This record gives sequence, structure tokens and C-alpha cells, in this order.
Amino acid sequence: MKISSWNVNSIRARIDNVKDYLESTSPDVVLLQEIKAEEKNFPYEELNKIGYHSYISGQKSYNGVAILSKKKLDKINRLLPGDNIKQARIISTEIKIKSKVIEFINIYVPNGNPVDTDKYEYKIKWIDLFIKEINKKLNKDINIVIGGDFNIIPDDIDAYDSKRYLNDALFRLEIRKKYRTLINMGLVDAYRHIKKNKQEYTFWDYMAGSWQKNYGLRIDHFLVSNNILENIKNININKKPRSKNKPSDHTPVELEIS
DNA sequence: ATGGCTGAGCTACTCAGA
Repeated sequence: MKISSWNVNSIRARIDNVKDYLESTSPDVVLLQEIKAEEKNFPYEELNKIGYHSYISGQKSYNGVAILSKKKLDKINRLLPGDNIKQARIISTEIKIKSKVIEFINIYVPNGNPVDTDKYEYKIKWIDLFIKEINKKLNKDINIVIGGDFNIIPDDIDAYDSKRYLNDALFRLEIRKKYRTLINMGLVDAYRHIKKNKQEYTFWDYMAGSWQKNYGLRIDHFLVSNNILENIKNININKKPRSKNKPSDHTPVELEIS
């Protein structure tokens, strides 16, 4: 089973690229971030025509997450308890793989720049609430896959020039420690686990020829609970969608589970 | 240190992204 995570930077601006990707790669489940659309503007029909059911948590203009699936899903959850600002940044579901029920949690973590503003405070608060929820689930020994745009560069190797990001909301020590908290709770960075010291990115800025120069960042991740490590077969960053016309600035990460 | 590029909403320009 192939699960993909992709920040598409607007589902409507990206629909042709998304359809190309789905038809050529055929993932079973896709976690989308930054769909930038409400329910009424989401292209349910177009995606259904090529074999995908869509479940979304949308809002106008900004944010928004969705789960696409070849099979129908139930038990969709769209809440992060305690988040009073209620931006559309999380959607989850349950899928049975072999004998295990796995909770798939799709997140779009706030960017947080500029630092030392209310945006940065919201990022910290959002992550703290998220950590609290995940901790509850892990204490109940629930099988978890978290996929999405974390807006966190975990380590030096995950940026083309990490020094430039030392005081950035993506890489500040305080933020990296939040990521480590998740790891220390019993989650595994599937990419780093499988690819060892490989240096690859999931995001390249639109500006200044970042893609051409490979000035990228690895900020889109899959974290899996260690009770399903044996089910994780492979992970791949698929750079093809980033090379196309009218690309998203992010590219998909694909996880194989069986 | 800053700007550069893209999308939404809307129709001029701001906000947001990372």
C-alpha cells in the first residue's frame, strides 16, 4: 500500500499536476496540505473521475488539508483539541492494513515566520497541542502514521545551508526540540530510518532559481509509531512533480506499508 | 539585509508562504 503526502499549494491551481501524479503513480491514499479551498470549491468530481474519494478540512484562501483514497473511508476526524484559532490544519482517518488498524494523521503545521511574532507563538502552541494528542494515543498503544508538511527542518543534513536558518521558524533550536520530543515519545522519522544519511529535500523555494540549484529543505515528513516499524517497507521523495510546469514548491513523499 | 516568486481574493493590492 502506497501512502503519499504532498503540499500542493492550492488544489485548484494544481489540479492538472495532481491528476498527472495520481494517474502515473497510483497511490492508494494521498495526504494533501495547503489546498487553499473550501468544500464548495474543492474538485471532488474531477478526482472522483480518476478513482479517488476526497475527504477535506477546508477554509477560504489559506491552509486546508485533504485525504484522497481509492477506497471509501469512514471515521474522519478534523479536530485538534484546544486549538481555538481553528485553522484547517489536521485531518485523520483509520485504515486497516493486514491485522493492524492504523491511524493516519495528515498535518499542516503553521510556518511560524517571522519569529517572535504571534505567528511564531501560534506555531509553538499548535505543536504543543499536537504533541499532547499524540502522547495520549501512544499511551494507548495506537498504531500511528503522521504525514504532512511539518515546517520543521529536523537537522543540518536536511537543508542545503542550515546556517541560514538558525533563527528561522523552520530550524530554531526550540522548534527542532519539538520534533525531537515526538521522536523521543516513540515515533520514527521513516525517511531518515530507511535512507540513513542520504541528503534529499521536499521543498524548493520558487525564488532565485532554488530548484535549479537544488537549494532545498526537507520539511515534509512521515513519522510512524515504532509498533508498526516492521510494516514500513520503503519511502521515496518523488521529485518529478516539482520539475513540471506550474509546480507546487513542495514535492510528494511516498511511503510503502504492508 | 533584502528581494526574489506564486496563489487567493478580487480587480489593486495585501497577506501568506518558507
